[in-house]
Amino acid sequence: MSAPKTAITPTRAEDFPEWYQQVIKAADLAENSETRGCMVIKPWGYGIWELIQQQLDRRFKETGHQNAYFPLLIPLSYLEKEAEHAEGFATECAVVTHHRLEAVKDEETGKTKMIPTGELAEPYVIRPTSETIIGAAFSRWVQSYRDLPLLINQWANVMRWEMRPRLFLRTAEFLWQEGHTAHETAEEAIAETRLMHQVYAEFLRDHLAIPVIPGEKTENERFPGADMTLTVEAMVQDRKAIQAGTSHFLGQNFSKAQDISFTGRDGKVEHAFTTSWGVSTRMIGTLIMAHSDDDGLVLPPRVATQQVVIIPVTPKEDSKQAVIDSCHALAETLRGHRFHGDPLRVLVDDRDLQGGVKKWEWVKKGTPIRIEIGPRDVESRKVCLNRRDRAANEKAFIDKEEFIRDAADLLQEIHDALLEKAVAFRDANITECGELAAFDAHWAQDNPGWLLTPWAGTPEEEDELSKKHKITIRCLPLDGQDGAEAPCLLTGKPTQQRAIWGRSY
RNA sequence: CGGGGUAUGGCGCAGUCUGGUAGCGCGCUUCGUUCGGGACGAAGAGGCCGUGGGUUCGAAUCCCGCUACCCCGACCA
Repeated sequence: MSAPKTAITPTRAEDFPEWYQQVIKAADLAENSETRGCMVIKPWGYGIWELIQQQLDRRFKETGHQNAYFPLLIPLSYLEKEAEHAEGFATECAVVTHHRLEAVKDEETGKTKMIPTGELAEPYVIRPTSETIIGAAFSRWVQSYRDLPLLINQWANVMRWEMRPRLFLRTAEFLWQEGHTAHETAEEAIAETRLMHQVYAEFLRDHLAIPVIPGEKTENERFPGADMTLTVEAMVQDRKAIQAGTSHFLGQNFSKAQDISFTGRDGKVEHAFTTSWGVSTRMIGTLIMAHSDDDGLVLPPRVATQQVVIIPVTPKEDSKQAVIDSCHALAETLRGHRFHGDPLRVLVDDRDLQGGVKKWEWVKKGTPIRIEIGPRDVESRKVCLNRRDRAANEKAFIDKEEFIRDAADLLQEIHDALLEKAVAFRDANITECGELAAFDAHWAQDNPGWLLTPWAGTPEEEDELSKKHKITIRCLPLDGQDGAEAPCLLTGKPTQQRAIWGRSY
């Protein structure tokens, strides 16, 4: 049987959503579980999350935040405190109503059934987000302006009973981090909101090689209960948008609802200004769709569980051990080198499998660098180098010492190449548009890119356009809100404001 | 929550209309050949056919209930 032209079928061009699923399967990242809408994240996928966690967490600490942990279950009454917020999440809450099970034996079948008993006086909601329960803690912790700012982050799982789950992009349970902060003044809280927004944009660019458009959400698209929502919007290869991270300025909405108050410098009692910000395992879905190709996953080096995989080529029994020893020696040497402060992650795949099988497995798993070493290479002190950002059959024989010296630079080169490619793709697919006719026509295409338009419409007018074309304003990009006045796409009113429209996940 | 579909060895499916107690491909195990490479041959392991009930001498197959999952919409990180 001849091998298929591409490791993944269908290709991106043939059927993008199905390709996405197949990439996940081929790379062994995750699978659907028996539990509705929930996924099992397998080691190769969870490894990406662990690296994202480590690297983001470092940035959070550097910017003055501390980690803490709050309960999974939120008293129902907490969610009722902020009306807009409650309404926003009402339709997707899982509710815990009982606290014990009773074993009941069926006389006929002899089987034991577990019946929920012990109904709770007040049900709990499994957190869809933790503003309310963290706010309750903040109200106890904050007494004086001296207690501020309070800068807390939580790594946790949350649950939103989504109707249409998709691995990583939208699952009923997902992993994320949620930052929650309280400040003395609106200015400080807004500065915090902007700072974390920037941290996200930089993280996506410098760690995941994903360029984003930072911007603000319109009122329609804001987080329930927020005064301002900032977003980083990424474009993936079918030209859809993904909100890769958000940062919210909550004003005093939550502090008033939950009485997060303090005595100020002037002796007066005031309500704090709060923020919240988060990124989730959705970022892994974004990463997959941003970089992967028809041969499978392509991992940005900084979040690759293994950055270099060394495959011994052992055609002859008598030289086999020498080749394997040489591979392990190389791995050990490489581990002594660093990439962005961390030791290189190197694996020798000495499993007793055919070489071709191994090669394709690592291609599909997206390892940035594959090294093959055979008896001839051991003798000539060379290695066969394969880069995941290049064609699967493109190989280069280079001097081993040279490779050792340059390995970290090579990883950076791969990162830069991925980023550059993603930037070029994004820029080629954002079009400026000032004419309503052209705007309307644009969305009739397959996989339309984004449109950048002058915009001064009302929320209702925005809603109308959104529904008509199944699009949303992804953001009002931070860059370009102070440009020349131009007539609004819809109303013709002169405006400096620009909006980016697109289809989204 | 509305519309549709599916449930059979680890995975993907056939068999269901026309009842007779399971079959194919991939994967897995072993042996052999091959191999700077996603190869091939042979042998083998693995399923009371989602679940509860009914009809029948006999049910994966027919009837009724339940559950789960998938797809298409409306809702969303």
